[in-house]
This record gives sequence, structure tokens and C-alpha cells, in this order.
Amino acid sequence: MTATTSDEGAAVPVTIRDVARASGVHISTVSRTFSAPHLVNPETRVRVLACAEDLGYRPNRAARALITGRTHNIGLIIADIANPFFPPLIKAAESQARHRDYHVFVADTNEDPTAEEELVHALAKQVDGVLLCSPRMSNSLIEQLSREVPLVVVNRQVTGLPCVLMDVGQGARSAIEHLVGLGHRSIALLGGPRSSWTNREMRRAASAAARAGGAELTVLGPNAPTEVGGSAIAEQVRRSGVSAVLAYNDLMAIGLIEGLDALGVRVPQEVSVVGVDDITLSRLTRPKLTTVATPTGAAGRTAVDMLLQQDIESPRGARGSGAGTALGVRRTTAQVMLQTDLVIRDSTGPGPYARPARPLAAPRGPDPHCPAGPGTPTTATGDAVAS
Amino acid sequence: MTATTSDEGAAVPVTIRDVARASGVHISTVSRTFSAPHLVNPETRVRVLACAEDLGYRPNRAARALITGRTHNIGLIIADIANPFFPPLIKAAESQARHRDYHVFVADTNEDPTAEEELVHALAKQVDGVLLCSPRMSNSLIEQLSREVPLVVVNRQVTGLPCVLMDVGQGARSAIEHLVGLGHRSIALLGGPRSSWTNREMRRAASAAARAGGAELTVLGPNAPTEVGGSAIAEQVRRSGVSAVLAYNDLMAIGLIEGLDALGVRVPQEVSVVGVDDITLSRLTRPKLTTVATPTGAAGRTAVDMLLQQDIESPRGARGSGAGTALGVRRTTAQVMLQTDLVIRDSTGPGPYARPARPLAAPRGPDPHCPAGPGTPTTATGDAVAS
DNA sequence: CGTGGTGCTGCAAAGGTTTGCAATGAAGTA
DNA sequence: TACTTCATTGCAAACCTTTGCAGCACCACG
Repeated sequence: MTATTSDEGAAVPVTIRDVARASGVHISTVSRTFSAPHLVNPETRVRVLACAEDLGYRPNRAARALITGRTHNIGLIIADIANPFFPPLIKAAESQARHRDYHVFVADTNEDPTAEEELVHALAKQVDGVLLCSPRMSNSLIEQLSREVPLVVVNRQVTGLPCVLMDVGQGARSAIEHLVGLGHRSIALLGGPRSSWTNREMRRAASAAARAGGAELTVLGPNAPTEVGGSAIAEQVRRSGVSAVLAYNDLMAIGLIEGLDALGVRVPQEVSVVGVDDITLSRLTRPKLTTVATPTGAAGRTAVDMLLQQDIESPRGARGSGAGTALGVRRTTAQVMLQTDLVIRDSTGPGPYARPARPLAAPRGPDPHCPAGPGTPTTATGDAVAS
Repeated sequence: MTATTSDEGAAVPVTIRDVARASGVHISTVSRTFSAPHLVNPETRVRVLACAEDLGYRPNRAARALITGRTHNIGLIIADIANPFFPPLIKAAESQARHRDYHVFVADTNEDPTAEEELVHALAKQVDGVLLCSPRMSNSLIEQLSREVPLVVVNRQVTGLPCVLMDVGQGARSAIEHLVGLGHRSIALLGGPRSSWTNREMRRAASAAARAGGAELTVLGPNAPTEVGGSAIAEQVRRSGVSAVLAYNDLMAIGLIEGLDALGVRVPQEVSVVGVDDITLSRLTRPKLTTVATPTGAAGRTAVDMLLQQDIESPRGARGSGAGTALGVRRTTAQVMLQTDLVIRDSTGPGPYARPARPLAAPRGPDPHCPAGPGTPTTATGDAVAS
């Protein structure tokens, strides 16, 4: 029974009916053997299982989904897989989903809002829910799509929808305070895509922090959130005369450093640079990048949890063929904010107003040197998700 | 008709039946309106389309697949999304599939053979075929799985299955010749995973090239194909006394450079390093990496083409409920080999036996400086795929 | 011996779509 | 006028599975 798999090169798909015939029971019994084993006689069960194993039977998930309304699949829509920010999130989501007996299908949109919409439609009937990561489409469109399939949004705040956010505001504040503490008084913020929620949050928080620290903040952008976007603006950064830069993400920061290097501007001696995301790459460039670590893994896990939570209550395509369920009630509006952390490496150094006595160090925050546990939710995850 | 989408927040799925009722025709007519428009009266057609648009009808792909046997989805199984080698491949495959009206679902296996197998099973009934990229499972298992769902293998040679390969053999040869030309006579090859086809090919070709060039080749490994794998072996590289290294991939090469740097060994002054893949990262590290560019985009496109080619001939789950189709005949055994190119940057320099007169340059090959068109198939793609 | 309960199994409908076949009607041809 | 052809549409089976309901046999209890 264990490895009796007969090697009959069966390209012909074997169905539940074949198993039923082979084991001399009705198809419903076979079905129950898999989906409700406690309802079938142990003897019958082993016989059916043996036959199934022997024939190489595998339940057709699509057919099952047609009637149960649950596919046990999750869709994961990503703006750009090539951005190293996402893989950790994807992996975390996949692992979390696997534990819950779900599979994850990833789709890349190439930063194209149209592709995003189309993909949601394509996925709608083949998954139980969709995780929308850093979406580029409008809030209203997202809301509209959320009526077609359960949605959880990551890195974007959409009222009425479950969202997983990272506290980039706090991150930007820490970064600015770090720079101010190093003696920088003229700082540039390299903006990302215009439609990015993260972008707005960073700008808001950075402005406030700069004001509080007596520094001047120049906003440059919007820019493409890539190395190219960063290197392209190097010249402008130099002309602006700032002594420090906070970039929208690590990719831009790295590109900027490249660009400045090409212009003969040295980092961190002449200009300090801070990124956001703490992608693995940021540890490998020279100088190693000072950056705001975002809890991408935790975000992936949390998003999956929220989606499944939301799903469980509403088995779509329920048997009762009527508008019996009150509409709009099942919305889970929980929004989770995850904590970020400043990681200080080699791309930041003393600025023009540095106090010479004090050695360079983090200006505030407990133990800023890459603390072990980023990702602890600020607004209690438990509460929010449970609601 | 264009934007009459009534905003009735319909969470209740609208089916073909609703459209039929609304437009006063039979469901089969509605079905034909979408899947065979030429069979329905133009007037009826516009009426049905209008109703469908109005109700926000979207065909249920799962249900359609149940009867047609074709989902218009492609599965893409990747060993490790976090490896920057893959995103370009994924994007190319997606774009190619989109042109053919197919969607791509990506799944990451975390380099785990078991996960690979499970994913193929999970995907089997939900996609029309699967692209297996750099698989870690055994050839026999792959063959077995290929009876369950059409498969195309990338970066691995499996007899009897369609494969897309990159000519890393040629790449390794070019790299070794480059190093020999620079005056290196003692070279190390940093091996990758043991089960990797690429690994074997490189080793074979590198040995031959070294012998031909009068150099000695030391093989170190196997190693994990990551930065960590590279940096971990730095000490051993130094002890081995070689003046040049060819690494299994760029990630390892970059890790090695890091590791050597930590040991105080300078690249390329003391040791030259060559990678493979030409990931974007290789342009951003310092020194910029000399590497063998692999045509990942072309590989993704070709793989999709081959899969679809193979698919078209065999509409799985055909109507005729018998073993009518001759089994084993439809196998497309085409194997495509894509060309690679050496890209010379800053991580390689003159070795102990360099002839001082000659300035450092590429030893052979036409115009080795990043020619525009890597990815042209060696064995004519057209023929192979068409077979 | 009758009644009720329990454990197991079969029956058939349902889910949303496609598609071969037949029916209809109209137009064209002899 | 009668016959063929064609375009359009309806009918119903089929795809593979799940699940409420009913039937059956068996046991225990009164």
C-alpha cells in the first residue's frame, strides 16, 4: 500500500469514479473518505484509500472548489518581484499559508495598475482571497474589487479594508533624528512613486522630525523606486548642497550612492545616505547602508492571517441560494501597524555641525544596533486581527 | 454600455444564468457569445454583452476549465525567489504568457525538493502546464510528475522532456580563457549545489579549458548558491593559494569578495573573481563583477513557448471518454540551448604570469564588452520548438 | 416483539460552464 | 412548389466533486 504505485503511465486523469468502481463503493463514499473520514467505516476507508493510492488518484481541486466555494489558494499580487523588498514577504506568506493548508500563487504586475486589476479578476474565482502588496491603483478601484474577492492590502491604507502597514513614519523620524544627531542640518528626502502611501507617510514624518530638530528638509521627487531612480537624481542632490539624504527605499539609496560616486562625491564623508527596507543587498554594498528595517516577514504572515480570518466567516458561494447574508456586515476593518527599526551601518557619518567631542552614535532609541526583534506590532496584532 | 456598471455592491456572484435571464436567451447562447461569438447573431450578441456588462458578469474560469480541460494558467515553480537570478525570468515568462492570453502563477519552493513535488501536485489541475526552474528533485521524479501535467524544465537536462538550457559550459570556458589570458595559472572553481546540472556542466567545461590553457583547476565545494556560501569559503580560497576564482553564480562571487575583503585579501589585485548570471547586483558592488551573462529573459520566453506549443496539441480531459489518444506520442522532446556571454568588469585583473606589454583585455571572442544581444539560441530555437 | 437510535452507505441534486445535436425559420435553388 | 442549405438558437449531457436526505441493517432497551 505504501509504494505500490503501479507504473502505468496514466496520462488519463483518474477520477473519484474510478476509485469508486475499483473499491466497489459509491462515489459519495469515496468523497467522504477524503473530506469526512469519520463518517465512513474504517474497513471501507482503508480499502478505498488503498485503491486511490493504487490508481494514483488526486482530488480535482477545481471541481471541489466549484461546489464548496473554497479553493484553498491565496493570490499574492506584487508590484515588482525584482525589488528585493518583496521576496522575504512572499516567503513568509507562503510558509504561513502552508501551515494553514493553503497554497500561494504569486503574480507580478510590473508596477502597472491595469495589470493589477486584470490579475485580481483572473484570480478572483481561483483563490479564496487576494493579498495586494503596494498596489498602484486607486483606492476606489481597490474598494470596488474587494467586493469581488476578499482582499487584504499591504503597504497602503484603504478605509473599510483590512490593511497591514509598516510604521515608516516612525522609521523616517528615527532616520532624521539620527542624521540631526550626527550634525546634519540640511537634509534631502528622495521621494518615491506619487501614489505610494509609504511615500506620503515618510514625507509627513520626516518634515515634522526635521522641523523639531532644527534642520531644513528638501523634498526631491517623485522618483522611480529603483537604483536607476536613485542614480538619476545624484546630480540634483549634489547641486542642492545638502549633507544628508533619506531615500524612499534601499534600491534608490544604493543607486544614489553609485551616482554620487560617479560624480566624485564620497559617501559618507561628504554626504550621508539612509535607505529604507534593509534588503539583504544593503549589507553587501560598500559602504554598507544605514537603513530603516521594515518587518517584511511579519507583514506577510500577518496579511495571510487576516485574510484567512476574514475568509473563514464567509464561505463564498454558500449553498443557500439567496441574498440571505446581510451584506456589508462581514467586513473586517482591522488595520495592523508594524514597527520599524533604524539599522546604522557605514553610509552615515558626521555632518557639518557635528560636536567633535562626542563619538558618532545613535542619537536615541534603545539599542539601535539591529535589535533582534523587529516586527512586533505596535497596535496589538492580537486585538486587531481578532476583531 | 461603456460605464453603466451599476454600483449594486453585489457580493453575490453573477452567473451565466443571470445574464441569460436578463437578456432573454438560453444560457448556451450567452456561453457562445463569449467563447464562439461568430456563432451568434450580432444583434443578440450586443444585447447579451450589454446585459453581461451591466450585471458585471465574469466567466468562472474554474468551471470553464472543468469542462474544457484548459485553465489558461501556467504554473512557474522556482527554487528561490530571493535569488535575483529569477525575477527577470519570471517577468519574461509572464509577459510572454500574457501575449498568449495566459496567466502565470509563481510558487517558491525554498530549495526544498519535497515542496517542489507537492506544488506540482497542487498546481496540476489548476494550470495547463508547469515550468520547473532549476529543480532540486531527482530526474526520475520529474519524469513521473510529467505524466500528471505537461512540464518544461529550465536549467536541467531531463531526457524525454522539453528543456531550456543555458550554455554555461561555453560561459565557463570563456571565463577560464579570460583568466588564463590575464596571466592566471592557478584557478579555483567554486561549485554550487550537487544536484545542479549547471554545476556539472561548468565543472566539465572549466576543467577542459584550464587543461587547454595550461592552468591548474581546483574544485572547491559543493556550496550553497548564496552570498553566505561564498563568504564561508573565503578562508579556504586564500589557503589554496589560487590567483583567480570562477564561482557558481554571482551571489557566491559577491559573498566571496566580501569574505576575502574581511580577510584582507584584495580583489582583483590579489585574487580575480568571476561570477555567473550577471544579476543587476553585479553592477552595483565594488568592485563591479566580471561575470558570465545568462539569457534569463530569453529562457523564460522560450520555456513558455515550448509549453504552450506542447499544450495545444493535447487538450487534456478531452471529450471522448476513452484512451483514444495514443499515449507517449505527444512528447515534445525539444531541447533548446541558449547562448551565454562573458561580461568583463572590475573584479578580474592581471595574474602572476601576465605579459606586461599587453594591456588587460579580453583574450578571445568578438567584442566581449557586453554585446547587445545575448540570448540568441545556439541550436536554432525555431526548429527545435517547432518539432 | 416493537421502538428508537446509531452507524454506514447510496441516491441525486447542485455548482457554472461548454458543446454535440436537433429544431426552427428563412433564404436560395431547381 | 418542393427541396436543400444556412444561420441561429435551444436542449441536455457532461466535467468532478460535495452534501442533505433517505434507506438499511443492526443493536439495545423496554
